[in-house]
Amino acid sequence: MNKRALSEAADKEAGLSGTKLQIAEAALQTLKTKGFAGASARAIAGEGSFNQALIFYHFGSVRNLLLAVLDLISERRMEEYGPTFERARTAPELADLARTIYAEDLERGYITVLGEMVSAGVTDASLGAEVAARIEPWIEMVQRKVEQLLNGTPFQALAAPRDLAFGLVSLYFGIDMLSHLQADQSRAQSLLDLATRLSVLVDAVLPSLREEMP
Amino acid sequence: MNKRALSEAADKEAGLSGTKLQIAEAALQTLKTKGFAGASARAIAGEGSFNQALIFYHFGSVRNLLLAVLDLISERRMEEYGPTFERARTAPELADLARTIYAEDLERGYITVLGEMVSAGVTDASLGAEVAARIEPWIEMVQRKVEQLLNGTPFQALAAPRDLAFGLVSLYFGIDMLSHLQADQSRAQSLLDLATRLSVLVDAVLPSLREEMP
DNA sequence: GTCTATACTTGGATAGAC
DNA sequence: GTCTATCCAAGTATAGAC
Repeated sequence: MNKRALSEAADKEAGLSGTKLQIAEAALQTLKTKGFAGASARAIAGEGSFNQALIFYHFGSVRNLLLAVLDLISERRMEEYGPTFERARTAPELADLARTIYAEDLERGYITVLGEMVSAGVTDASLGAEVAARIEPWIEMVQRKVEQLLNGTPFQALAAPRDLAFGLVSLYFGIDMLSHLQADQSRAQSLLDLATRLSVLVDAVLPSLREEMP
Repeated sequence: MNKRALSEAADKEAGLSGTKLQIAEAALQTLKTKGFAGASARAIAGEGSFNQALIFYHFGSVRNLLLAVLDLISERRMEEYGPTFERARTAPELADLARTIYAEDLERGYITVLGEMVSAGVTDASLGAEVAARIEPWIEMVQRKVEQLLNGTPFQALAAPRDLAFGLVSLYFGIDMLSHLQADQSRAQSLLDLATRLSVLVDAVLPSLREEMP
């Protein structure tokens, strides 16, 4: 493998490289600053200073491009958060991680884009299914962690991990959405603080519950 | 007051009557069946079999009309759920009520419309503020109930009622949104079942916690 | 692969007759 | 207040030159 091939491989994200990646980055940026409603082919092309027609040449449609952006940030998030998440074992660690993830999502605009695409999926049914499929891996990831955490506790019988995971992801998007609407991030921060306090409680209680089991 | 005036008063909802109400109903229906993205002036006029121009004569813009619809269902929900909600005193009563409300919201399409408008508010910043203002009363209503419920328990110090209320409403919308995306209501039902089971637990624990307080 | 030019569509909104 | 006709803007998408 020569030098060029190496650098190309390094640049590949979600199967995108070169112009396609450049277009996707411009779309991501537009989604961040102008929202889904403002992410037209013209706006995206303006943002990236390339020709509008390129979008259709490379992605077929604006819709496909925006879904590709969703794949792109999904991959980036999975790479960045996945390993740490899998490693976390206690409730306080997870609460802490939630705070980090929320902060990074916010800073990089990932959460904006995720929220925009999920919202757009609600208002447009045909998009909805595509977006849902891309959210699914995240629910499953949370589910695995919930299973691990509740394993051997009485909560195992009380709540199906899949339901809890769905609820937690729903909560994440719900908070993002309402914070976004009210243009106020302070409420989300308060809730993350609350999660930290609760996680300490959970951490103190869970082990004793595990011991009580046969 | 004559008979006509009485019937007019009875028909007034959110300040709408006659043609305006008719237009709003058509808009509501369109929002339910075609989503926000499909709720164009032409689509709404087609749904209600009236002239497109009437929308602009009576509401000034499609946007205003859709916000009027949000006011309309907000008022209807407040009338239908408000009294029962205010009366509820225990966690199981509230869990039960949540189930009823979710089911009714679903059946009447209120939840669809709410979700559509909130989602639209996310993708369109200028709409967002208006939608946020219309969600606010619901958060406050939940907040008052949370205050009442936690009054005299150690949780009072742990979590601000306002935060909890914001979290609960976020959860409601988040669940609605993801259920909507996946076109699967079963997960929402499971979570309502879980809420019922948890409420029994809370109900058993809260009184003893209250007694422990000085 | 990229650019220019343009066809086509949809939707918001208004003017003016009735 | 309601209808017809129409304007205008914005957006998707394509054809064809380079």
